[in-house]
Amino acid sequence: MRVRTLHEWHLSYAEARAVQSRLAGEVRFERLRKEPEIIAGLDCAFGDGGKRVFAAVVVLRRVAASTPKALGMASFELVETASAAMDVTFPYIPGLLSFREAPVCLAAVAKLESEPDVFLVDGQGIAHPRRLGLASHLGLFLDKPTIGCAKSRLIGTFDEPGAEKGAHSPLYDGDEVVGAVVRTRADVKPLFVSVGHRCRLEDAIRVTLACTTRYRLPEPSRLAHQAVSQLKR
DNA sequence: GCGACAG
DNA sequence: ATCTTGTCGC
Repeated sequence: MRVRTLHEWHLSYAEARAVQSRLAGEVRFERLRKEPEIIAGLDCAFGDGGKRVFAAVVVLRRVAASTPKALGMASFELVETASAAMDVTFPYIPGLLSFREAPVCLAAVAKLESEPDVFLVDGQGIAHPRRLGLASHLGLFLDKPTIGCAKSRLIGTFDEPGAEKGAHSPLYDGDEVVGAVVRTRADVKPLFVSVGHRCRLEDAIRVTLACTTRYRLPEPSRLAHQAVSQLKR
């Protein structure tokens, strides 16, 4: 898949923050054209004592449930998988995750032959101090719809959503709704979902839940996590 | 100065 | 994120 290059990655922390503020204005909030059929999950992992970064992208196709027990539940078939590895060149700094993980993620996505309708990213979308978390940043480079599905909170306040699967509550940064706290599995810690690029919060929440089966993470994300985990070994 | 802080 | 297997519980 084609990937754009909007700027250099080797920047000072101040320059990195300036780039985020500038690019945040490029994020587009638009209704998803059609229900996503080809969905990708992206995740990173570290190895060699934290000197190497790995990324894996798993592409799935949503298919109609067939078996009786699967009725009404999401079913997927594997389309393809791609991965990449690089030397770590940036430390982990809350708010600057993109400069540490985006390069490898883009390298992995560039190897895809398919063109996913949407990407589920392990990190925040606009639920970020400068409104440009990893999912949003990647969305701009990919020029594709992206959704941020983070396992924990970076910024924002919220009321605990109901304990049932599907329950969700808004994530606020002051008066602004920057995302949603979504219960993807009953009685389990919720996910922090936010718009990455080219979609709306309602789309992000719906797609995330539509891709979730019996686990906390949506299938594309869960499989990408498994794929990248075995890479570092 | 203190506390918070995606992966 | 990472160091790490089995184990308790639904």
